[in-house]
Amino acid sequence: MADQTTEQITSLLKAHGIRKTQTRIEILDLFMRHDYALSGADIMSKIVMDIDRVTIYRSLMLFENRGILHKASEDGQGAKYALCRSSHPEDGDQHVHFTCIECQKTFCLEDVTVPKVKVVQGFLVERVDYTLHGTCSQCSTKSNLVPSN
Amino acid sequence: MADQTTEQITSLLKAHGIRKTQTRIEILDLFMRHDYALSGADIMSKIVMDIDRVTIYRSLMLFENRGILHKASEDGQGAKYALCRSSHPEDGDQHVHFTCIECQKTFCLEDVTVPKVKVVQGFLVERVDYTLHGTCSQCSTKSNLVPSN
DNA sequence: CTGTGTGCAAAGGGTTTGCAAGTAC
DNA sequence: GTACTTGCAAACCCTTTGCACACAG
Repeated sequence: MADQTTEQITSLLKAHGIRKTQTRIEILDLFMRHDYALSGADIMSKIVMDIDRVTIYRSLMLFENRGILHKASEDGQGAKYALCRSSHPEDGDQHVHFTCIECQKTFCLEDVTVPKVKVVQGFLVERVDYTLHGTCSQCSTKSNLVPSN
Repeated sequence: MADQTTEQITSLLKAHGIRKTQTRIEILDLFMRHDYALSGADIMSKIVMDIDRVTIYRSLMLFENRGILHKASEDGQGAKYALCRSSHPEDGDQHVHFTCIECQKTFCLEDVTVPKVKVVQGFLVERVDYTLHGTCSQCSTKSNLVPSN
């Protein structure tokens, strides 16, 4: 990976008070090189370095707790995480997610803010999940060109 | 259970072209007697009759496919289902869900319609999930009375 | 050196599959 | 009678825990 990326990750870890290890650098590098959310299984299959499953899950948990990653989706096949890119982490990355029913990828729609609903009497809202399900731009283009696909 | 309920379930099954069995009646009865979503595990623990886990999961899948139930939440602890009460089932029960972070129950806010967001260029939306996380009215009341709880 | 991080083995929880026996209609 | 249902055993997947060894700061 580019030296610049390594430096970026290094400062990211330092900023969040996390020790720098090769494992963590590799995992974060993977997230920076993808524009969609990754699950533990995704990381295992994509990562070059040989990292134990358990270590991956522990890293994901750590990154989530420290605000480096957030859960982008949590369907039956497992949780998928994405980088927190928001400049307002205290908002809890309240953007909309999109999960493609074809390629199964989940994307963060950073520019689309979750619309609020009127709070129900007596219910205290702390967090909102808004996920769109449909066909992503890449898959919808493909299916236009190849109808049988 | 009340005869009236049994009749109601019987016609529900018939309307959806599903064979009437004691198992299915018991499961649907359970859903009708609860105002929050139930998981496979919830059903196993609440049901009186001795039903195999596998049968429960198969029933849930069947009911979902036929539009009698819908997935109300799908966190790491498993999928929770709720009755489709919408008079417009073709809308896919596009109401907001609320999951309590204290009692873990998920409620369907039938009256709260999911607000739309502007569709992203090239992305085709088929379905929307909107889930609020917070404290339900019952739990928020309790914690007011018993601070240490 | 000391607190963390990692790998390995194992366990845990939810869900699905295959197959043979039982049942609704 | 025939197609659909159910139970049982087993398998799958994702995730977590316990523990001993290795390593960052």
